[in-house]
Parts: sequence; C-alpha cells; structure tokens
Amino acid sequence: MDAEPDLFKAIGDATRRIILDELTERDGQTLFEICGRLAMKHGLGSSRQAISQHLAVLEQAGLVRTRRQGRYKFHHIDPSPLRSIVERWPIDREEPKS
Amino acid sequence: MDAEPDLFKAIGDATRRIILDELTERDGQTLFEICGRLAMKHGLGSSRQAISQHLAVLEQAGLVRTRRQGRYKFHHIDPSPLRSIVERWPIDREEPKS
DNA sequence: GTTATAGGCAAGTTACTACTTGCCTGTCAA
DNA sequence: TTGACAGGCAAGTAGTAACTTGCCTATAAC
Repeated sequence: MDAEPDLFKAIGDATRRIILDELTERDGQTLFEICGRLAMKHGLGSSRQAISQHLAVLEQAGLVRTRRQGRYKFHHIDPSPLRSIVERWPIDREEPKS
Repeated sequence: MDAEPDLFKAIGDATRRIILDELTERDGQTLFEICGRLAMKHGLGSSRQAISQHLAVLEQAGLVRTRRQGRYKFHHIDPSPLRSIVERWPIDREEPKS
C-alpha cells in the first residue's frame, strides 16, 4: 500500500546512493559492471551478492527498473519517486517568491 | 564535512517523518507538544526521551532548528536540505520539457 | 524556600540491516 | 556436452540504531 518506507530505506544507505550515482552517469549497467565500477571508482570492496541485494532494495523502492536480455540483466534508474519527498514537506516557506 | 549522510539517516525513520509532518502542520512546537500530538493523532506510544533523540537527529541533519525561550524549546522545521536529494539524481529524463 | 514543569545525559537492551558464505539455476561459447 | 559466465537463493554473523530506564539540571509557579 505504502511504498514510501521502502523509498526512504533505499536511499538511506551510502552504497545504494553511490549505485544511483553510477546509474545516473551511465544508465543500463549489469550487476558485474556496477560491481567493477564501485570497486575501481569508489574503492568499495563490496561483494557481488551485497550489490545484488542493494539493487533489489532499490528496485523494490521503484528507483531502479530492470530489463532482462539473455543472461544479462540491465539496471535502469528511475528517480521519479524522489519527487514525493520534496512534495511532502514543501520548501516554499521563507522564500516568498522571486 | 558531508552532512548528507545525516540527512538521509534522518528521514529514514518513520517516526521522524511523522514529526516533520507535525511541524509542517504546526511549526514551533515544544518537545511535550510533539509527544502529545504523536500519541493522540498517530497512536505512537513513544517515550519523551525517544522523541527527544529523534529531534536531535533531525536537528543534526539541518531539518529542524531550535529556539530556546525560558524553560521552553521550540522546534522549527527547515525542509530546504531536502532539495539536495532531487538535485543529486535529476528527474528530467523521460519528460523532455513542456 | 519548595514543588511542579520542561528538558538533558548516559548506560543497557533489543531489533533490524548490511554483509558474508556456500550452493544452485540459467545462458552462451567451444 | 562441457565449461565459463551472469545472476539468484538462503542461512548465519556482526554492527548499528531505536528505545528504555534511571537520574540529573534549569526555569517558573506557589
């Protein structure tokens, strides 16, 4: 019913945020590609299974959509659920209007 | 240096999100007011100390600013740090422009 | 003064979550 | 068909975070 708890939980982890960064820079990567990039560019020694679990959390939050093709599974970012965060606590409070 | 981990951690808890909801609806409440509202409107039986710790986390994340006055401490919401979230992963991807 | 109110501090407990480990399934090339 | 590659499943472990408990400080009313 309420997918927002999953959303907040998903972006609550630093590794998952870096994964989103990576998918923003290069969309449609496979699990192994993401593992390699995290290891090289960010010095993260996370195992393949750890990344896989992170991707599952991101997918459940609606932030990542997957596309199967043969033995490859491509991961695509979808940041649109994040909009609900700023909509929930409106920022226009002290800045009257330009 | 990097306050964003605190930000994501702060909104990662459901009780803290409800506190932000309450402060959005009625800004500048004291600790006891918030406790009463959470108990009545949301059925949360959290102790005063629990709420106090939540407020400390929210304050450290920059989402809540406090103002002391006598023996009262008023809590004010500041949702502006949330902007960095939508700015980090741009949503304009499938919607070209109106 | 004394008492009640508003809040703070610190240690201990519990529950959750990220991560590992080990093994299994499915796809493609040789 | 065999082996390499891409990924999945499930149980166990460890670290963290939410919450409790108990006591303490400060402001204000009586």
